[in-house]
Amino acid sequence: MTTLHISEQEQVRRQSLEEIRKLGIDPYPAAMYPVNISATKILTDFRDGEDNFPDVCLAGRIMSRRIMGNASFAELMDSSGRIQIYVRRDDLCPGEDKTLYNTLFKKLLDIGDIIGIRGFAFRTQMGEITIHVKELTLLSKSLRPLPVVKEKDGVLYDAVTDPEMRYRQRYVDLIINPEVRELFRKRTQIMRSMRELFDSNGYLEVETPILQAIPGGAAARPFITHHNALDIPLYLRIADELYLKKLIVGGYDGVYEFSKDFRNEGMDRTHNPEFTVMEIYVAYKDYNWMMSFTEQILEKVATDLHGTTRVALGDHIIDYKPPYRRISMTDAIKEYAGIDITEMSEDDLRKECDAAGIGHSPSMGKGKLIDLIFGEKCEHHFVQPTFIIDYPQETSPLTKKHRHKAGLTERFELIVNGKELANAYSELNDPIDQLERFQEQMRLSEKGDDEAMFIDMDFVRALEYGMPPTSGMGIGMDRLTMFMTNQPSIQDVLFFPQMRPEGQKNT
RNA sequence: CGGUCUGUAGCUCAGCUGGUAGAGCAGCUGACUCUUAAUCAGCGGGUCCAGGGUUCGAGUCCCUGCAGACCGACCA
Repeated sequence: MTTLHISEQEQVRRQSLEEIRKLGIDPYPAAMYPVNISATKILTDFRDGEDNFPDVCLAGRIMSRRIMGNASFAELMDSSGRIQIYVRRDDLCPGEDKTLYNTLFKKLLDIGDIIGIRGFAFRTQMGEITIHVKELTLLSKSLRPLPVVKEKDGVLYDAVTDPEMRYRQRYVDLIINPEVRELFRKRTQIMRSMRELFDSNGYLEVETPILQAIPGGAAARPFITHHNALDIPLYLRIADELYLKKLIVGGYDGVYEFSKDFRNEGMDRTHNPEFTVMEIYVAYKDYNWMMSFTEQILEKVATDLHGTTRVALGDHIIDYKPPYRRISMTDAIKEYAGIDITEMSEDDLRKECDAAGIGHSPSMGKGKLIDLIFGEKCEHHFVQPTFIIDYPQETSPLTKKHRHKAGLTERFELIVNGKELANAYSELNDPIDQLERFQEQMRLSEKGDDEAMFIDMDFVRALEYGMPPTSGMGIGMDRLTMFMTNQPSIQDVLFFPQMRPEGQKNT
């Protein structure tokens, strides 16, 4: 027997497949099927007492069957939703030969099969809008049993909630959990809203290299790969920033990119090794303008998605209606950590960290220590959208020095629900200053900071030709999607989150 | 990396202080031409995650491993 890898139910389906072929029916026909309407369209537009939808043709997956002898009900699910169908033997098979109903429909079809139907809409005695089937076509035979989720009065029975199954076999998750399909529509809608805004401002959507010889633009550990023909190591990008600014040098007023970035670091509820970022750079602007623009983006995204700026997130309602609070990092630390860092030396900051029980290492400079205190003591207090502005120079090597405040840079991060959502600056465009900042990063690297930035001499060369004053901003799209759709983990907003490879168990 | 929990039929889950497995759904056979968690009668289905150990005997106890979830650490 072939029971080794194939369950009883799978064997039955394979037998059915053969019998379908013996009946002269192709279980995987090539011809297109002339669908002319969706399930949801019928359900919303059906009017009682009118002869509407007298001839509809739709296709989808059989999700349940209720066979009663010579007439049956089933549920058909297309991409829009589910609709009940009514299959009566003598209507499906008007002649003597009842094979199509008795054998094909009742015996050889299963939950999960994809069929096409032609018929008319009516309302049953129980009050449900239903398609009375006159013609039925098998479009694709399913060989694996689908988890059957039942529902009554809004209560789900046997719902599949096992995250491993849902992430590894996302296709099954999408089939049986319609809200998951809806969630990913929202993800796409969020990106569409942003594109609309950027395009209406005349900014250009561009693509820049994923394989980079120097992984620049951020502080992170990269993935490394190798190019055979060139025989050189290449890195998967950790950010788009330097390439996009080179395009501003090239003369575009505004460029943006939705990009996959890759960081070879930990994985958890909020981090996936590959993730999506939107970065935008606009010439002749500064970070003050970018704050207003960021407000505009989020207001539009929330409104397009929910019809309001108020969005539920966990126990909170986040209101994306501008303006958002703006507070300097120094003031934030003063207010929430009770520490005045303005006159402090590196040693003073270390003592404050010790006093507050914050772990730190000798390789950390002043800026990193300040960042640490903020992250530990302040960040989580900012639930409603808040701009934290004016970061230490040391941790912002691509940012213009603050026009008034010594030692600080014109940078902001947008904090929502205690987490960073966006990061932006007035871009450093002084090539000599930029080179010095890169060299400072080198010194940090030698001190043991393994995520200090590499020097990108081509970027310095580009700046030497002259880059207009520019402001740039990046938004973590996965995190934004989590915030806008009230999802607690990044795996839920990625179709295929990174998982450990499966063993040999399921093939 | 550390702590807690989990892994049993296609799916959701029971299985007590050790005695070689059970329910619902799904499947199969039959009945039923407006059902809707359809119903009724009957039937089959298991590498109890893997490997080792204790024991006369392990789904159950012990060890190791694998996979997952949650919490922490690290990490933006």
